[in-house]
Amino acid sequence: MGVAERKLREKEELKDLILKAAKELFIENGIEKTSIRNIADKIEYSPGIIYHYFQDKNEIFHALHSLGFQEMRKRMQILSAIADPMSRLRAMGKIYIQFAMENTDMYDLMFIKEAPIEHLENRKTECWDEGNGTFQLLRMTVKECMAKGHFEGHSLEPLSFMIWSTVHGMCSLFIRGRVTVLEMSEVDQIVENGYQSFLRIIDRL
Amino acid sequence: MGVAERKLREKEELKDLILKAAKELFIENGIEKTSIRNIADKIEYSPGIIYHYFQDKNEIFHALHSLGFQEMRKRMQILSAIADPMSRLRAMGKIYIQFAMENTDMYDLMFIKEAPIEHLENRKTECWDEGNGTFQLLRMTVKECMAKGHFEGHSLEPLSFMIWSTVHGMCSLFIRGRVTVLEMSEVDQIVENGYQSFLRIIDRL
DNA sequence: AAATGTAATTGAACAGTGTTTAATAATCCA
DNA sequence: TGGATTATTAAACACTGTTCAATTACATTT
Repeated sequence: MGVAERKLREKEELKDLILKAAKELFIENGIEKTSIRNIADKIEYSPGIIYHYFQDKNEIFHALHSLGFQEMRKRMQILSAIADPMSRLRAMGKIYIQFAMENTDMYDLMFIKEAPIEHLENRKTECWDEGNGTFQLLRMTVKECMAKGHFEGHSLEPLSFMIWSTVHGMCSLFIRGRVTVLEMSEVDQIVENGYQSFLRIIDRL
Repeated sequence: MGVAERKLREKEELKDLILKAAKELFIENGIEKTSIRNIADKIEYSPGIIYHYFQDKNEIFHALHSLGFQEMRKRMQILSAIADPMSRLRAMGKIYIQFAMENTDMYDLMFIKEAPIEHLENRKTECWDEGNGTFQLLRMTVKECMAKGHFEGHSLEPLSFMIWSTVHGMCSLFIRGRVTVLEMSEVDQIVENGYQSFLRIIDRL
């Protein structure tokens, strides 16, 4: 029975090899400049082989975007050590922003690009698990804040969405080159400053 | 001398024709499915001709994105009738969101896609005038609010950026299909609800 | 060890993309 | 009408994602 197992393992190995090559090319050149032929060249296989391991290009980038969420979750783990929900909420935003600024292309793939979402839409049944998990973390934290008397008069779902939108908005405007309109010497700090402004508001609720 | 003028006018006419065709195809099929050959087919010219009127595809979509800002500015005009800056700020966000939801592809081009910004980057000198103009409107309104005693302890630039980010964040998460994580019956209303949550916060500052 | 069946892999093709360029057609001016 | 200028085209280039028949490699059975 060892043969079938080895075969399966080898198959997984090649799949990982494709993914690894794709990730390297993607991080270096972005999604648009990462072609199937590029990936095939890098692993020294013919382009056609990739379609025996992935349904299409979108599936590859969906897999890559999942790796991004894995990394983000890892960073979020230290949050469990913060007892006060308001402090935790603040730290969560900080980690989120830091991740986005340090991995702009990965963030792009996770929250802006259509590739990974298009893949989900084609494979009907399933939904955006990665996004769900991460948003659930935010939702629960906001819920705890509300339980402690914060955010009076607000509903959980719209408020959580709004908080997410604020940090995402800042990151995505930065990543997609829309922050040139701002009168700032250090454009790299605008997101940090914007977040400070946001915290000042949130804190008083 | 009328000849040169007519020539110039004819040249402008063909340029407009290209733009008009590009816009129709873009609105109908999105940017990815609008190819140079598509446009050429629609105006019944050869593909090559387009490069005598536009430097590249990005320039076409930059021109289109400018049309989008024209439309947005038009919608924003009624704001001058609102004397109270806080009311004006609220109305501005409403118009912004409404524009985004009614013209998702155009909004995408204006604030998310890289095409129009890439065109600016290639033509070094100039900057993002369209974005500048629109943001200036927000900045001035926020400034008036501050002059009336609102937003104490905040700086103009980061606060304005944060406000923009919040509405942009909601719109772009919606447009790029990331709002499936929300537990809502009517997903179309999530942006509206999120904005209400935002206003409730802003109002008390 | 040889033959067979199965799975992995390839290479070529298809239909499309943006872009450049040499050749052609149309137009204007003297 | 002839010559210069301009507008327009067709063809090519170097790509893209994707499919598929043919080939190679390999495990199992005879």
